Amino acid sequence: MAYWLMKSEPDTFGIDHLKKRGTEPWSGVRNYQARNFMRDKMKEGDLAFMYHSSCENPGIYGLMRIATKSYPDPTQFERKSPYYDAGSKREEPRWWLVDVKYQRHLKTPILLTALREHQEKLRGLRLLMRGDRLSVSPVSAEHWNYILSLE
DNA sequence: GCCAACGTTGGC
DNA sequence: GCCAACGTTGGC
Repeated sequence: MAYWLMKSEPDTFGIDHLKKRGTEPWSGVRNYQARNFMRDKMKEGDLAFMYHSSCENPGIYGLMRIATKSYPDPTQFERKSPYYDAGSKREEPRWWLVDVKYQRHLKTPILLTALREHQEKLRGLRLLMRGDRLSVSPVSAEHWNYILSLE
């Protein structure tokens, strides 16, 4: 089983929204590297941190389970969607996603500032690497367990 | 294939 | 709102 970190803006869709919805397609990823992780590497049953970005206290707020295999992101074909991509063909979809299922809120959020205090133990965690803005990134089992131990 | 211009992300 | 860092686009 693999572990992941997925970023979302809580004003748009955060862990509270996911709790209400139960399961939700992770739509709107329009970065090739992030897409490749979802399309090629994610497996049903994998676990992911939900990370809140672009907000007052960026950090990890909850846990999710990958609920499906990857499939084409339907929003790329919806003309009125902000994620519409005129260049993507149905026979050869450009953007892929998975469904995520709510697991739980963290007892207390693990903020970015707290993660930074553990740079040594978290060496290689993409979230902490300079300039890395990937919205979907892998987390090693060691990093996953260490981060959860900070809860 | 180079690279300047532009757009986006995301912390602060 | 600013801006650093990175990705994408498109002219040449």
